[in-house]
Amino acid sequence: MTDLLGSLPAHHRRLLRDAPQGVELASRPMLATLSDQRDFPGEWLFERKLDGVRALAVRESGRTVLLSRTGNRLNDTYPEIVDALAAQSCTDFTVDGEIVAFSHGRTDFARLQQRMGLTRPRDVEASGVAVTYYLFDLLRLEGADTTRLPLRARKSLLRRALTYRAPLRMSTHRNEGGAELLADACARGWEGLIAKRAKSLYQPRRSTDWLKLKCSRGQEFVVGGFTEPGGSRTGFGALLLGYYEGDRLRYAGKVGTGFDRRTLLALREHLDELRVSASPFSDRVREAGPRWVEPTLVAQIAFTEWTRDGMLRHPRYLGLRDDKAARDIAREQPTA
DNA sequence: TTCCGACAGTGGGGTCGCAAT
DNA sequence: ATTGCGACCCCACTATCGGAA
Repeated sequence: MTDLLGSLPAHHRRLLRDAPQGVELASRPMLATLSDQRDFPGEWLFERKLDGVRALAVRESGRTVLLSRTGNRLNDTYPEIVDALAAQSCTDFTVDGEIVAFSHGRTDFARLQQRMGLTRPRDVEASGVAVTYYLFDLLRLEGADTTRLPLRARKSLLRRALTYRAPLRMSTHRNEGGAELLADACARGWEGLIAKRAKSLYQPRRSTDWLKLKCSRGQEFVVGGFTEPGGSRTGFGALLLGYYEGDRLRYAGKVGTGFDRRTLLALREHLDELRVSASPFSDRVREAGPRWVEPTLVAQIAFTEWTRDGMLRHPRYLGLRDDKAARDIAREQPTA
């Protein structure tokens, strides 16, 4: 086998350290920071943001372990990925990537979820959900800790260290494009992009060297109720949201984040003035102890997508709008 | 001094597995 | 058969604190 580390230029070889034994090195993956930045001075790489499950894979001393973001062992859930890594001619590495499921050519988190909790071989097989492990980083190779190498050097080693055949793929990237790439990604219906500083080191924590650029959707919703706060929370727990479909107020889920303490208290006062006894929604709202209000408030909500059941995924509150009549709030169709 | 990163806490949708109804 | 709950995944956001800059 070719000596990949030996092929490194001297100034990169000096950055290598002996890797510790065991999986300690892989205890935590590097995480990206959500950002609105659209201008990228200096050297950046842009990768597709994949909507799946983060996983680190460690192969050493004849064993291969697949680990979730929180350190849970995923070997029994994705055995074909473990097998593919265990069959590589390179026998000593730690890699980072994302496990995804496709449907109709797009990554589909809901589909992956049908397999996520399964650990019994017959259940895994019966699920019929095929997965792909997209690799995008290298933490360790042939006994050396590679995390201090710049990103481009790590990616270069990663490409040459493994053979990429289903279910393994190497995540591709572009070297420039920034805002235009993001616009293109959103037009394709992707979740967004990850921008990475080309010379950054691998740090096992959330870092601004990796930026999460999201294709966010948003629209106004009618507030039809709320839930009581729990724990140390003040004001209320979440707002119950809806939109009009003809004369019916359809339920679209709850939003419980995006408020500071002052907003929670002020909104609660407002909501109490609008209290009514019956639900304004035409759908059944499965919610313990819901409070109903006259559906007149309109809130601006950002979210990532509609779920199969017509609920908002990853909703967050942006503010109230008084320039729109509640009765005019309908579900906006995504523009193709 | 200000700023940044880490942590805890609150909230969301969804899936699975299991226990209670 | 249905329901509720916790454990996981994905996540956004606020508040706080201690150390770095």
